Amino acid sequence: MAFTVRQNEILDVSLMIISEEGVQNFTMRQIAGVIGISEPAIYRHFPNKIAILEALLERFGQVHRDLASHHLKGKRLSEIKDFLSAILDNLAQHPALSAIIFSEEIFQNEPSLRAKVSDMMEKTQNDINSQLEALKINAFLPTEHITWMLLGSVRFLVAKWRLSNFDFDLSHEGKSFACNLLKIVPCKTEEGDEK
Amino acid sequence: MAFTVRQNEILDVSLMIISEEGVQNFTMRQIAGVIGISEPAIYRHFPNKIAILEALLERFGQVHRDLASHHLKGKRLSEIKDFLSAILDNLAQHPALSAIIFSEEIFQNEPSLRAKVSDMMEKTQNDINSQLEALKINAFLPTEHITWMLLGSVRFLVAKWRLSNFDFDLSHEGKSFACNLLKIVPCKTEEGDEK
Amino acid sequence: MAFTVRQNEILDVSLMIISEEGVQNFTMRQIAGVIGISEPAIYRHFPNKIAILEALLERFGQVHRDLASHHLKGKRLSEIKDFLSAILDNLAQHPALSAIIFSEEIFQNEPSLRAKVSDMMEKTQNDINSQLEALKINAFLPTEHITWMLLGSVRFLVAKWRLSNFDFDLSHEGKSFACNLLKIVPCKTEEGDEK
Amino acid sequence: MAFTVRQNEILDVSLMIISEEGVQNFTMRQIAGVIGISEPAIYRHFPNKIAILEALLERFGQVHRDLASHHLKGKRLSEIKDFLSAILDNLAQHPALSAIIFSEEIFQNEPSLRAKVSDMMEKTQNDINSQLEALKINAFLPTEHITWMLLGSVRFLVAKWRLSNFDFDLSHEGKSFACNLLKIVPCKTEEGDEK
DNA sequence: TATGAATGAGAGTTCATTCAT
DNA sequence: TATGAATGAACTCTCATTCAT
Repeated sequence: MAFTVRQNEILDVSLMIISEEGVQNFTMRQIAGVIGISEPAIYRHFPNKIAILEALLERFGQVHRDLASHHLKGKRLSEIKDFLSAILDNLAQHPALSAIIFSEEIFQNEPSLRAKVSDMMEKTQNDINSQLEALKINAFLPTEHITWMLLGSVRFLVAKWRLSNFDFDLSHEGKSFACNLLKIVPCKTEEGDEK
Repeated sequence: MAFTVRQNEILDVSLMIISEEGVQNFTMRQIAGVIGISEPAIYRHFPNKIAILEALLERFGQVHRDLASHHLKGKRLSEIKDFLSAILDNLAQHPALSAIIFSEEIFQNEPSLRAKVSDMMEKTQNDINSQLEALKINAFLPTEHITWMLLGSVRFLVAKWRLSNFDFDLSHEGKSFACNLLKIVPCKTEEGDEK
Repeated sequence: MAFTVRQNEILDVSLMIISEEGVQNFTMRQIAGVIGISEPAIYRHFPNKIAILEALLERFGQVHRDLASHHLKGKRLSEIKDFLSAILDNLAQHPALSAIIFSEEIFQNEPSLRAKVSDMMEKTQNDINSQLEALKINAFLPTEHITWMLLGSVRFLVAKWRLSNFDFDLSHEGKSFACNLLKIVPCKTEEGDEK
Repeated sequence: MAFTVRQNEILDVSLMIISEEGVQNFTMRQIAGVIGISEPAIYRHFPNKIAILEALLERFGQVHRDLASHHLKGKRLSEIKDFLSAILDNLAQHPALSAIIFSEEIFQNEPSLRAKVSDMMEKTQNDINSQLEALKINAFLPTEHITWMLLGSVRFLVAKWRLSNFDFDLSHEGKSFACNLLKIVPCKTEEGDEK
């Protein structure tokens, strides 16, 4: 939970490697080389390679949970927009993190990682879903469909950003996109939202 | 373009392996083992491993192109719904294919593959975008945002399906989802669509 | 002994490959590729790879024998000079052959090839040695030493030529070199030579 | 430059293998087998196979440079004889080294190795050439021709020795040969030499 | 005479991990 | 806390050769 300085260093470097070279090139040798220690030294800080990935997901999940609890108060539709914008802001500041947001596919084959990833994804869906339910805005389609639409859209934007080698302003583009997405969310009544 | 029987067999097996064990475990040894030939035998049919992945993308891209040209005639909004449904139907029938739809991230580090994947993604976006433009439906947000929303949503559904071990009916769920998505697409006038 | 058209074609191509890419890259695949036939087809003309190399040495040895019997009549010292010049002329016209002149080292580990190579080398030495003996010119050093000096010098020149990527005129340079070499051959009396 | 104990062990074994089995059979497996370690272990000491060959040439080149600087003082013709004798003595004591002296041909296709070999060869030629020039002995033929003759002769003797399976006394035979070679070097005046 | 398909053996190399120090 | 040395397993890929057609 609380990582040591060296552990955080290892996690940072790992993230960078995954982001820049892909999971396929994320090796103990790479980590050791970038940090400037020997490979066995890493095993003093993490029991094995999977533990590093787990910790990476753990740390990333914490950020997500913090953003959710900070933005989603359940009072306004616009809070979702702010939440999504905040997520994109965070990614824009730490592009390496965007390698993780697609971790479902990447880590799919390691059961322990897969569980962690599933939990994170579920959690975020539930957060947004609850907010939408609380606002009673789902007029003629299941609330979940709106949630999927919102999260899927954001993820798609991030995917495009990565494929483009981060060459557009994710934060700016994301804000406009999130805003427009929320506009097309069908509302029974908008009394919950700012008018 | 036109693959031999053995080539198609190799591609099918490759797809299955990637789908079930992930790209990380997609090895020549696996392919050979499943087919029941020796590893070197594979090299009679494909010059190397990357060529297999390229062929896989090629074959997948062809299906996508066919679906697009079959459904997107540019006359109705509902054609997009049918196109998305068709894509999901196809995936439901060949679950292994869903491993490929996320290949942007997976193959990101092999330049030749990356290019192929980018092209495919771009192509699909353009197809949908053109259709939307033709229908002049973008009222108060860029057409692209709608395109991203549609594709992102569908991809998200597929991601969920994969994470759930394919344990819901993607075809059925997808039809309902696509239908609802199209309903919230903001239209200036709907004369182009069925009334 | 008498090679078919296809066999000679295979030998020519083999020589070219060895010369241009080295023995390490001299493979059945290469031969087949250059000629434009399949690999198994080669086995219709030679029982195996070593047989090709043996034939190569055989063909090369024949040329040497012919040059020797044509030039070395045993009457004059200058005949040796002409013989050496002729060898270098032949190499200058068929640079690929120069890959073979060093075959002692290259083929050393295949006993059957090694024997063939030893024989060839011995034969040439004997030819020159006999000629020198016949002329009774070895004043104060063993005739063999002169022979070694002559052959070693010529081989060294060829080695230099190969290392320089054939960028000097071996024929011209060789003639001058051979001429100078013969001048320093110590002669008791020179009555056997042109005066 | 300064090799570890293990590195030197690997180099010694490599030399032995090349000498006994030829470069074609010089494999990582062979090295590992002879030393009694695993193949991957070798990679802790050399980054790859080529690096081993480079180190081999490096070590060999150093010996040559040392011999040259020790013997060639530029004062006497006999110093060249002593230099050549010393080279042959060294080879006689380490027969495996003789595999390297012909490496021009063997390593010709690996550019980095080829460069190293060319340099070595050039260096030795220059050393002898300078010495000859200093002694002003080239009466009626280019100094280079004498140099080529000397080096070519020595190389030829070594080649013969190898082909004969080292079954004559290279050191003894070489001394006599070198002595005779120097005798036939044409001198304008011999004041520079021992009288 | 030629080929397509296949293979056993083996190449160089990388990986996560262990262990004595 | 760190390292140097090592390893078993696995990787992609190449080789000469065989065999049914």
